[in-house]
Amino acid sequence: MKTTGENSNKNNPLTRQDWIDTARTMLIEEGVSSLSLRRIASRLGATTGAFYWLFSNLEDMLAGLRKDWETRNSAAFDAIFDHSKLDCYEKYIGYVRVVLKESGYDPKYDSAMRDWANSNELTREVLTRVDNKRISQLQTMFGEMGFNQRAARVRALMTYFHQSGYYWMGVEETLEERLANIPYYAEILIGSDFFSEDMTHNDLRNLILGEQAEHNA
Amino acid sequence: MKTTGENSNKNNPLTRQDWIDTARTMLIEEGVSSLSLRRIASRLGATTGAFYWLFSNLEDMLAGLRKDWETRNSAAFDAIFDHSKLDCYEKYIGYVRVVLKESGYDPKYDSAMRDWANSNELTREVLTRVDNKRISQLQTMFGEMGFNQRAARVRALMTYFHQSGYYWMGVEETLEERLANIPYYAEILIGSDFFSEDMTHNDLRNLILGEQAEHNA
DNA sequence: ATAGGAACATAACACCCGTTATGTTACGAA
DNA sequence: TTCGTAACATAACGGGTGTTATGTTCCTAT
Repeated sequence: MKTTGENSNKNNPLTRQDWIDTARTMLIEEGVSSLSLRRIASRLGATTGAFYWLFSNLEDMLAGLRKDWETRNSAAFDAIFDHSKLDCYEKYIGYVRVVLKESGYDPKYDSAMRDWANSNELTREVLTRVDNKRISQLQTMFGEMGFNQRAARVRALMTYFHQSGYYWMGVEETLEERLANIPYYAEILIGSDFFSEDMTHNDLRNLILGEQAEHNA
Repeated sequence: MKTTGENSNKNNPLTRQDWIDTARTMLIEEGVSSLSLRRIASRLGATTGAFYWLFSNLEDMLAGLRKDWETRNSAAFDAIFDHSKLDCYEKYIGYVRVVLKESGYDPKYDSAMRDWANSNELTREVLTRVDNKRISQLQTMFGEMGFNQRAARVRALMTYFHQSGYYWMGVEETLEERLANIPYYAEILIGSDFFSEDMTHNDLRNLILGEQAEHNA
């Protein structure tokens, strides 16, 4: 029997977050079936023995991964809807910006969690809670636009399901295609006069993708 | 060693469809992780040896299961969009009827396939083909309503993503709630004058859930 | 210098998986 | 009655899984 323990770096030992970060990367890149202890350890260059020094069991780490998603992939939406003084129309623009730019929000992380939720009850609970929160945020926004409660909820559901379904179904559209569709979505959800008719494609592009007013609250 | 072979019913032997039916039931009820040969055999009261008499391997049966879904869960939509002489507005009513009544169409079967597609490339191909077909059917319908191509496609995407997302997310709404929302969805997708304002809830209920005009073409 | 513990590595356990080799039954044909 | 074969059942193989018992190294405190 030849045991070495050669990877024991006493100066910077592995942390729980190291494992969670690796698990997140593998979940996003290779799907829920990659969430195996041996495979994560292999990618980290560690062993299962090292794992059980930091975690009581696999579920212990998976709970950390769920919490990582809940905070990490909600921050961009919370910044717009909860921690800003934007009016309802600025919120809508901000929402489109986050979804299209995918900055501070990883739709693939969302999709992977949805996949995972189908085979794990605890993940499903977290996902449902986050989904309901985001839908509520959108419903409040549409309410501030003047829609009654039922109309605002219907619009919030359509907006959220559409965004999620987009990635979840893997619709193949170019960024330009998606930009060109934006006024059509706005016409359906808000009204025909949200984007003025003489707005050029470049104006729209700057409004959504431009760097101005990243956080103007 | 005690071997019996007691379940060999010579008069009505197991068929490939028996296995596929059981696999479908388990996929819908227990998720994609239940698609294991031993577990399906156990539920069927058979053994893995019996399985390999009918199938060359597990993938052989899973291919049959994918085809089962593609035909079974598309029939209701095809009857409305491809094999009828309904006008575009009757098609919309028919679509809402199918989605709400869940007759001849099992949304849970859809959701299970979507789950499965995340871990199986062949399933993903079938799913993408069916999704694109259904979206195309809806886009044609909105086109017949007078919307231009881009507007029709955006409406088709929103309609389809919303329907799918509904079951996929497990939104909890009563049937009465969903009925009450119908005019609001129609207002968004078609126009404010689709359902007349003096239409009662019971009129709407009869229109969607009534037995008249199940196939009036 | 030495003891002790932190931070691992190694190997084995029991369990599940798809697949296959082989054994067994029951029925129809001769 | 015998025999062949359809229609299974049984058991084993190799590989993957989470978990654990045990071995090993290196740093720090005394």
